[in-house]
Amino acid sequence: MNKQTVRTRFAPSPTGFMHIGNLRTALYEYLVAKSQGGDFVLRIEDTDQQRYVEGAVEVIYKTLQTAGLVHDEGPDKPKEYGPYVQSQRLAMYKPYAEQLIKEGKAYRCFCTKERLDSLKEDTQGGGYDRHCRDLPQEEIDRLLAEGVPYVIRQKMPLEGKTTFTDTVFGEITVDNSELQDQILIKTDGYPTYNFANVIDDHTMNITHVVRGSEYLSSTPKYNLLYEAFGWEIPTYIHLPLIMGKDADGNIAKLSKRHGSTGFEDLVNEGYLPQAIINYVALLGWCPEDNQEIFTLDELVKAFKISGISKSPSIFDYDKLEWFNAEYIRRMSDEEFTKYAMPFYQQSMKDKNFDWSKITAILHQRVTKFNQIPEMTDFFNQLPEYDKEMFVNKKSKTNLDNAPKMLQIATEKLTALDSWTKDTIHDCLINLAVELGVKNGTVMWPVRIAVAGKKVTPGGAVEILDILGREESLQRLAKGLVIMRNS
RNA sequence: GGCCCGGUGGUCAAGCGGUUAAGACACCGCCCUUUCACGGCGGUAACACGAGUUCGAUUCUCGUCCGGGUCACCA
Repeated sequence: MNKQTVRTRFAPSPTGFMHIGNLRTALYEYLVAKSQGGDFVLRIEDTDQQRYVEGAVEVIYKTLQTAGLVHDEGPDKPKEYGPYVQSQRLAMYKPYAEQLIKEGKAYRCFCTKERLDSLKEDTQGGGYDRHCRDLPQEEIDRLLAEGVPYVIRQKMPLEGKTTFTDTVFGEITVDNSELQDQILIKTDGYPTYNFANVIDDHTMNITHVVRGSEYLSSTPKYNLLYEAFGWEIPTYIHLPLIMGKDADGNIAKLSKRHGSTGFEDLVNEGYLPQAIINYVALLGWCPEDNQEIFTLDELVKAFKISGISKSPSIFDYDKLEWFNAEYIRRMSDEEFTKYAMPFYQQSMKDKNFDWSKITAILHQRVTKFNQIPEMTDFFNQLPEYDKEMFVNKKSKTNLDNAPKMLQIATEKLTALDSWTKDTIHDCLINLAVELGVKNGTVMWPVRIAVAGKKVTPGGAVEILDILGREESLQRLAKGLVIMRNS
């Protein structure tokens, strides 16, 4: 008995946009396959010509690549199950549908769009009335001869129930009377998504169908198709949905309106791909030991289908940001600088600071790279600020002592021979000792004067060092002016 | 509306009939400290409700309520 290799597939439509929910599905498909030594297949589902978007397939490749979800087969890595793009497989679908017609399991439907539309209004959601299901053969021949366009529909059983087992949701039963005679082939000769999906999954030997739970209620229709062909039904793994909140706090399936952005958008915002993957892996799945930080390889090792949960989960940006921060902190300073550089350029492009010094004060403080411009803007240019900013209770500074501190600190700093972090530090600390005040009483006014804002990455010493002697002394002098005026 | 699925703190989420009901994020407090952050310590906060089954239910069953999904010649 040689066990069949597990094969999963990711089958996105090329819309030019990788939704985070789709990415999570891809991740689980990857994990299901890889945790069992199987193959992960990429298939492009582009049967809807209306939606074709230029370059969309490249977006899919790129996303998979940056996410680390390497596929074993796909349009760019063809193996024996190709082609991997549905539009290139078009010829193969219709014969299957015609086979079903021959066997009396499907039929041609000549109904017009108008008739179907009016049906919807009349019967209040009753659906298609199976008007063409039992058309006499002469009638069919006549319509065919006239060239009347038609679709091919599957004959659903009129009574009975269909039951299937989902690996995570368990046994699910549906009354066949709920099922419509679904369209297999459209007027244009293209297969519908549902039909192409079944044909492709079977002919590509997919063993585990992993998808969002929104497909749960259409799964019986798929199974009836497998049965009509006499094919083996794949193992189903339906995933709990990822939900999002809209502006009013309403919860619904994650979408543009409900809290979502695409993978690309998140990356551009400063989230690291690995952090996104890590976070999303834990949305609907839990490892046995509750570990939280995972590399992709660790996920593959720890992944168990039994750890998938049934209840939907809300996409939480706070938690994502925490993961992101964890990943950022674990980087080397060099790596951090590499990621941060575009943002450094954005806020400090005119300056030529020692970036390693900027990184030194930023690395432990940044949780998302796009915070950098706002955090470092004062380096580029001293902001306008009010003298009240010199007042700080905890540092024991007020409008009376702050000017004095600034004055004397300026004098001491001016007298410094060399301008380094250490010399600045010693100078200021010694001053505090000399004056018999706490460090903060000296540091606060100095920092405010050189930064012009209350909250800064790093302290007075680091900022002085980065700014350099000349700029620092200018800003200190300006601080004194601000306090004396107004 | 019919059908399907779900329901443990604000969020993610352990738990498989007996637990002081884990942990993480967020939040709050304290410590560290030159602001903020990091780090350390501590805290607030949950089994939707009602019936069964059982010696015993967060765990099993049913009902109610709430939430979501789905009902296309879209994928």
